[in-house]
Amino acid sequence: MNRIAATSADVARLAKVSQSAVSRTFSPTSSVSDDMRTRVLAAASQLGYRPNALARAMISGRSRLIALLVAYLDNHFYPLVLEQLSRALQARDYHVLLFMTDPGNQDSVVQKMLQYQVEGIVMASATLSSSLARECARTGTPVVLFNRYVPSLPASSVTSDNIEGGRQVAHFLVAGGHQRIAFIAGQEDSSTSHDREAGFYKGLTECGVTIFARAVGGYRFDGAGDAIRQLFTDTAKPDAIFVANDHMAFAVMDILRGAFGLRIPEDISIVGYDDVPEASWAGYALTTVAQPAADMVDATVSILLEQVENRVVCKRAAVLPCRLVVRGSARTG
Amino acid sequence: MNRIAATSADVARLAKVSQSAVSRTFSPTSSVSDDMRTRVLAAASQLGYRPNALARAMISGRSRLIALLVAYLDNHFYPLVLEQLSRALQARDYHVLLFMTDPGNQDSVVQKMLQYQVEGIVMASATLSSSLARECARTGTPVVLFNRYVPSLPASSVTSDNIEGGRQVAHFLVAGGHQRIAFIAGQEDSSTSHDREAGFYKGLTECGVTIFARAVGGYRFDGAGDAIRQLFTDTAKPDAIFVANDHMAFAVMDILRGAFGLRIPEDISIVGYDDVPEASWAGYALTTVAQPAADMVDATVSILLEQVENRVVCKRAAVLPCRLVVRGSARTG
DNA sequence: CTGAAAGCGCTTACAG
DNA sequence: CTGAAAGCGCTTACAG
Repeated sequence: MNRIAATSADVARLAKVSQSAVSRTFSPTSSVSDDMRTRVLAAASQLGYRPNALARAMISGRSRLIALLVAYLDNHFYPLVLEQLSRALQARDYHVLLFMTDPGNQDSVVQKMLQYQVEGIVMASATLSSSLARECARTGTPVVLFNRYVPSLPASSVTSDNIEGGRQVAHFLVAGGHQRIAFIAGQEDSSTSHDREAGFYKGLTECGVTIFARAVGGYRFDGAGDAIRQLFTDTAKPDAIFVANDHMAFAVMDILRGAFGLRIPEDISIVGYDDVPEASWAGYALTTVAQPAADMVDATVSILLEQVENRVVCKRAAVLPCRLVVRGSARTG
Repeated sequence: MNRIAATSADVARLAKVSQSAVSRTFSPTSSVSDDMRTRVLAAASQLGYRPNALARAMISGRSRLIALLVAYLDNHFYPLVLEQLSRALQARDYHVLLFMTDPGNQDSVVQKMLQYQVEGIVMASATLSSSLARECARTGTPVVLFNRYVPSLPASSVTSDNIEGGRQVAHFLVAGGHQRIAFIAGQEDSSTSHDREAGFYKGLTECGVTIFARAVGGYRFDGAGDAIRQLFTDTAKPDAIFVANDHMAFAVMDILRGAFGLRIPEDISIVGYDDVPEASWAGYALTTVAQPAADMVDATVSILLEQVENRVVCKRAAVLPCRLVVRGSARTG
């Protein structure tokens, strides 16, 4: 057994054919005679030959690499999306180059992606600067923002209908007889939090109700704790809270029950957004707006690969319907 | 703005230097004069030049790509590991090629990795066949098994001390006055489940106690449900259960409280393994054995990169200490 | 169908 | 320090 990998030239030598013939045998778009194919395959398997994907990428200009940029994985919505996205891409013979980002190193990370000649970029919980977006556009690399959008940027996006989702929560809470309805926002600069809030207010207005209080949790566990404490310093307390995502809602429920000794939903109702697996756990039974993760993944893959394969980058936006899932964390009337 | 990326030859032409000089300017190991560097950098930035990592990998034989193979991401231990591992690798200028695997497609996935010339492989929740292990050894690609090991295979491994962890749970449960102690296993063919169980029995034996019952949950949520129902068909019920990981323990707690109307820990004690973030949620307050995830990631990175960088593959095994975290899901006496 | 040859964008001895 | 040249392992016109 030789330690060094066999090349197409090695196979050609053994099979007594040209190197081109070996290459053609392993290329779906080229054709070779049966006799040739048989000899090449025999030699290849004898040597344990495996085409070098990097060389193939160099010469063909197609790396079949897709970059996936993620900022954090502690919100369980993202690991699931990551898994589904990876599987979908793999199924189409693309491969995922994974990058974790911090607010600070976004630029260098995108440079790295581009150095590796990725054919497309999916950004999940990260933000895209306008200079980076322009850089990607310049190199003809399509990018799709997953679960967020930025109107001013040349990047496609896939989201659920956050405005409608927020609106439904408002109607649901008002129908449940709540009087003092509060909102805990996610990251103020994210379109998801913004849209959920806007839709929520819209729904409230439709019902002739005004928001009772508002705080910011930044989509973080700790931030949600701060937000809830802030909401409870006043003498008048909310009797319902719409929390901008499930991840924060769990923290809110723990604090409400623990530190404040409140019962959910008897004393206060909680509604989240996302419908991550934990939302259905008995300890939480969170009423929440379900994002259609699988459909969002499908849309992401098709928008991205359509542009990759036709070599045209254009801006597309998919907005998928969401659905209120009623469990036990909010009173229904 | 040209759509096509600039090459080192383009930069050389503009800067009126040789292509070699451009290459040297972007190579940390080569040296160029200050004057040269200045001119090259000016031309490069003017053209938006970015070295092609694929070409660099081809010629240097170093892709700086590490493959990460994962089977599932719904056990929250893995997303966190994935995040930390990616960050650690990125910090050392390596990049992660992510592969999701099914029990069935393991072989083709490893072939893909090798085609992309990865310099090392980390397998997280996946199993390694002996033929694949041999294939990797043959190509000189180091592989480290994360959170599992296979004695017969030429692959390094990083685990926590599962035997000692299981042993501590036994002593803890016996000290808590439990009489009928059961165990719910994970995947029967995994070393982690096997070791946790072996250590558990060892500890029980040290206390002069024998196991009361045993069932298999396969590390899956549904499997845990089946296991718990199986454990409760007999008239004699367990008063304590050691569940092979937290992920299953949550399902067990939900069913015990919901379907069986039991109080935890008053009626029955539950202990898990991993200490994922949800274990500390108030709704569960799971007593569990904490795996040192950060240390395991560090060990994985150093074992892997040492072999990558010295181009010698050898089998190493790191076993890191674990620690029982006592919360509220088990009686203490 | 087949082979010889060019070329993808780099790094790295080899001379100067 | 610098440049000309070879070469990494492939794909793909171009002739036959």
